[in-house]
Amino acid sequence: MITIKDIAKVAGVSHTTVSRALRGDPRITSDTTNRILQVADELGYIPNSIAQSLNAQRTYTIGMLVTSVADPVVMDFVEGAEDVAQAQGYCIFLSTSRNDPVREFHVVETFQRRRVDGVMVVASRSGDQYRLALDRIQVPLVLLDSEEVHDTHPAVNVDNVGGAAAAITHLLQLGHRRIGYIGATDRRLTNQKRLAGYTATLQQAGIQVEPTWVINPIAADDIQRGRLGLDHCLAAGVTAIFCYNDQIAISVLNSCYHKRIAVPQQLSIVGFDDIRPASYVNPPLTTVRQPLQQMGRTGMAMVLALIDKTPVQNQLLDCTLVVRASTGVAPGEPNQP
Amino acid sequence: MITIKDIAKVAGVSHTTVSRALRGDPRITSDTTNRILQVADELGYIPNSIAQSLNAQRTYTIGMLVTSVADPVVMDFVEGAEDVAQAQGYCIFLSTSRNDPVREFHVVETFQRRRVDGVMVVASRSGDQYRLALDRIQVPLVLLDSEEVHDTHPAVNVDNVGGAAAAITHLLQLGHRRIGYIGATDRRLTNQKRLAGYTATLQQAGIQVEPTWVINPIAADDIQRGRLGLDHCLAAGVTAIFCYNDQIAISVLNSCYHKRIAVPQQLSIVGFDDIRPASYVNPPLTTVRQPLQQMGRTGMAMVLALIDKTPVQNQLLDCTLVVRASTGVAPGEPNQP
DNA sequence: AATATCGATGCACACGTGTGCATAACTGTT
DNA sequence: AACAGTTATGCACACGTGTGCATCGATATT
Repeated sequence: MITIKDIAKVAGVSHTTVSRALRGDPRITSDTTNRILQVADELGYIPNSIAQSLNAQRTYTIGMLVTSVADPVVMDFVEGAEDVAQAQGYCIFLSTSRNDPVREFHVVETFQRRRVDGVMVVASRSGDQYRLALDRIQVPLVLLDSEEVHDTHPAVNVDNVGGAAAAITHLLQLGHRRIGYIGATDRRLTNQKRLAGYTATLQQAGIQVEPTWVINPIAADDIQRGRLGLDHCLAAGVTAIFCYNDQIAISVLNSCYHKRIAVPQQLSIVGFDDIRPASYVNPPLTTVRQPLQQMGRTGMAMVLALIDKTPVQNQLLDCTLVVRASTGVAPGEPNQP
Repeated sequence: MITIKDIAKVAGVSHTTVSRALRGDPRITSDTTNRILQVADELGYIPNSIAQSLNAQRTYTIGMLVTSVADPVVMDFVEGAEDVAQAQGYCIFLSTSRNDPVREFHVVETFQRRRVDGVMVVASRSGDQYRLALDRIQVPLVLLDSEEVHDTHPAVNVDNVGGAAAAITHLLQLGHRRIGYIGATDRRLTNQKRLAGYTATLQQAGIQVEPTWVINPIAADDIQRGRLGLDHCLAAGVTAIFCYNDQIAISVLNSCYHKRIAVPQQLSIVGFDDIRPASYVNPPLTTVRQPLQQMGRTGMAMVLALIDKTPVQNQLLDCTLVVRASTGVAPGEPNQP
């Protein structure tokens, strides 16, 4: 590997002069600078960022900790975040935790060793013991779509309560009065908020939520949750179901297909997230869209701002309801909502 | 930040001794070692990987260049690759190119500056001008699911010809004789291979492919390709369609829904990839499964092997046909295939 | 002509860690 | 007691880059 010392030797100057010439220091004659640039080019010089980092105490690197890349929500976060980072000359270390607290701890440790300039934690579901590790971190850290247990780090979240309210309002307008909710237990706080939006909106409309309408299935994955949840809701006699996320909603949709339940004629279904597949299942899913890439961009912008000592505020982004074909007027209602 | 010199000062030894103690050098008394370890712990010492990298001329970092993270195929590659890398103590730099040659060039340059130990290029569709940049790279580089223009780097690919053959064989067994192919122009070589498998298998069965059965729609995305392709194939009077990938197949599926074409009763559809949504569209898609995560793991294992000077061979992984509900007996055939 | 001024470049150190070789102290032998 | 042999530790340099300060030469000024 060519170093500035090699260039210096060839150009007959000191490595100091080479360093300055390469950075365009006006103290070096343009003659000398041009000669050095030419030599550098001929030798195929590639600056060593490692050495620069060591010297500058700055790596232009961001650590990004995700539970899994193979998650349609996470991948949009990453895409947005990487976009902003790359544009500002930063690289991102991507590491997965698979929801294993030990592994999360280990990744955070690695990020610190590698002296990242900042960290972004995505969709963490970890408990308190791990959060303590995050609190000790010595660089800017932003939480993205994570459970804010201690509220000790800047965070980007969506308005889960408002999103749920929009979904329920839509169903109410279609004439539904018995509406179910299928939750997920692995995202406790987020689940609570969406449930809260659901409950509050129904109560505002003068409808008392019956306990049987709500279920948080104990299951390994969203496919299971959808199946169990649908059975439960059907038994409770609802005409519409609001699901914690799109994966569950899609599972419900498929179960309906096999049970020969017509969607939306017999049952309306609403999801949350607006992941890509939501638009091409059959029927296309009505859902609450999170601005996923936008969240990634915002989160990364916050990290970069913090690195530059610019203060930031917690962000609560709005969701928008996307009406597709999985919702319709309630059975027995006049056709026009 | 605490350094080994700080520890040395507190423990009353030289930084050399601290360095050795931390690495468990037997030359240091266990008494001294223990004392140093304790001091390090009390001070909250975190080793500086940057300095270690500079000294050792090794970063334990892999650069991963992808077109986009928000691609269901790519994200599984990344997941598999990251898994292997993390287990071996490597971190990965993830960068996107968005199919922009300039950006790809820039990312490769950045990887070199940062002195990554190896590079993995995923699903590259770049032309020759960029490939030249790759050829100049000075570290191990493995191509994953990329077009092998020059065959100058080790590569991991799937048996596209065999996969296509499996799909067509399946359709032939179901009694189909007029089978269409909808291709994609943005992956020229891969497209050629799948088309070759399609053509060869039909010819082996004594069927001459009519030119109207095959179409490579000129379109911006796979949704468009599916729509255009379906119209073309219907006009050609086929009873089954083999699609370049699942995204196109799903688009075809949706178009069929809107055109009230019954799948698989009137038209059978086969995709390629087996991305996650393939299993929960309606009807679930028959497709050729690529071992995506496995490919990511294999590719990363190859990179790591090359770093350790272990020679590797190109890998051609097998696909498996996954029969779901989007394929059925050809119209007019007896029910039992 | 001596001095002040300015411009171009180099010396030496810093960043944090690892290592070959030297040094110091200590033990055992004759 | 002097020497060889062993053991524990430190010195000094390397990795590649950046920078404060010193130096050197040339030009301008009095």
